[in-house]
Amino acid sequence: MPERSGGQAGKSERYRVQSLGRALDLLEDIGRRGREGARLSDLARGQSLSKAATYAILQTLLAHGFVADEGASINRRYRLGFSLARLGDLVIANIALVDAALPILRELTAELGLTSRVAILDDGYAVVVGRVDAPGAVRFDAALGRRELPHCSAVGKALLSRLPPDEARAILSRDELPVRTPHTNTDTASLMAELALTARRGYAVDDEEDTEGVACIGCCVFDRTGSVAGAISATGLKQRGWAKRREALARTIAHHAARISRSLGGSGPEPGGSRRAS
Amino acid sequence: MPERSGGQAGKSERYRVQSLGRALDLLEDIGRRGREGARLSDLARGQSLSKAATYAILQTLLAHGFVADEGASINRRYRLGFSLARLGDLVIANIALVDAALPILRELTAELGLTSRVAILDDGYAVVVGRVDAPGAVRFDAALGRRELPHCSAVGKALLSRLPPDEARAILSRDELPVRTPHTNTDTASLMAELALTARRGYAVDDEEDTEGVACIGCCVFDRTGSVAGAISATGLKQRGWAKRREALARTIAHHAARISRSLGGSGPEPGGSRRAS
DNA sequence: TCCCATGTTCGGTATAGCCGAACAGCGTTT
DNA sequence: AAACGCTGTTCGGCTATACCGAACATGGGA
Repeated sequence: MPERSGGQAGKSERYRVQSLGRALDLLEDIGRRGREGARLSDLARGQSLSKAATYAILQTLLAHGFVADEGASINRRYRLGFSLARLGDLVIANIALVDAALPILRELTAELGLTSRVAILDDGYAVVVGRVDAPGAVRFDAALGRRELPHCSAVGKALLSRLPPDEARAILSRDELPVRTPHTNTDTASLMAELALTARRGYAVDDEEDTEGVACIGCCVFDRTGSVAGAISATGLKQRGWAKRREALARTIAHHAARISRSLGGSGPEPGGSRRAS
Repeated sequence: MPERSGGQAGKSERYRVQSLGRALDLLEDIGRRGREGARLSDLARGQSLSKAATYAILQTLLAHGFVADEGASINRRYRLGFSLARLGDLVIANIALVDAALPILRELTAELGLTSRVAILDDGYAVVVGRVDAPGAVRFDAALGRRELPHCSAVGKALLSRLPPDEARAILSRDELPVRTPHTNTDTASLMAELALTARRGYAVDDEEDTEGVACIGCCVFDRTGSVAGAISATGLKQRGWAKRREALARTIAHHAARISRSLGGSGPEPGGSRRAS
């Protein structure tokens, strides 16, 4: 087998379980289909696997509740199962920041009418660990566990701005930085300068850099040791008057971020720019 | 989590992928360790697998983000990864009932000071798909995706009460009904009578039947076709005066359940006692 | 009704998953 | 400090097993 389809290049191709990798790719694929679910044949085609192998994998996932089946025997559709919800909830429940942030994010969303989220830094990405949707607004793609790109999201830039500069630079020049919109900035030097500005003024801005027409402002949250515990952000459609409102929005978000920090026992950043132990 | 460790007896032992099953068991085991994480050797021992095999499984899960590792090379600890949070969130996001229920459950919790949840019927179990924790209260085990036993939980009995009697009886006599507390009722005939009472008065009661000292009241939610979309419940410590407050609590919960039903476009139950297509 | 595409079942074979053992680091203990 | 004990990592090798291809079964659509 020369080439995998979903192959993320890891260090050692050896010391892996091939069939497990295939099954996990399959789960991602089923998740991608969403509400409608996926059929066995489609999944087999998508993974370049025989129907029989796909069948065996699905039966195993089924027995463990990682997928659920729906419909009669002939056109059965598979969707993600509740075991994933159970384990995924455990992941989130183990993060103290989430408990502290969600009530305050709810106030923030109510106050501004904007969708808000809280994220932490993991492996150089900003991972969304909590969100509060604005009522009746456009549904932004802020799924839990989603990896926000660090160079074109408000939470990402906020988190990077408190990292030692060499670490931030390493993250920003690690891979090819994807271009999401015409406003996406992929120049490392320019991004480093923006991170310095972000640290100075205390908030980060994503101005249509990830999604056209969508703007974001993010601020860091600090724990009792002054280390960065995570970052919060508010997201909304970029409308006229945005430039004028930006400062006021940033002040409000920073205020609530500070409240979350206090709720964690912290008060503000450590001047040294320390960071969480990874 | 009462039982299960290794093999749940499915229909056809054949047509399964053994190594995948082992990996999924491993995930459950890691989740059971919680915040501290698990070490490779412990996991290998727990699964009766060689270290080498466990290592390969973990490396694969790691590459896909289903587990995360923490710490240096020697005493590395594994915990559940964010891919599970991402996929688990997709499971919940695909359920329309959750969006409708959560804002109203928040009001309910604020009003009563009780933890509230919303559940749906899946394979004869009540699966928790949303929850709102009471502020500062005892943290009840209401993790998302958790399967509540149908015979000793308020949501379970509420959901069963709207099923055709023969289906409810089939569920209640399917397996050995576990005894959770001295108050747990495992007598099918008596439970069937209670379901009839539940349907008549419009709310279900769990009086220390699942956890000692904890009481629960649940009500069904109906969609636009009059079918049962799910059930909500409020949970709290059973204190003196409980018997007196019960009726008032039930009225409040039923009121909010009706609001959720209206938000789904429904107004009330279909007299026939129909149910959702599974 | 036929037909097509789907899900299910079945041997056979080469693969790859598992084991045992040996190696290599770090923490702890005497 | 040095030896120990435990950890995680790497390595051949055997054989279980995961995959394939094909045949069967089953429902939906025209």
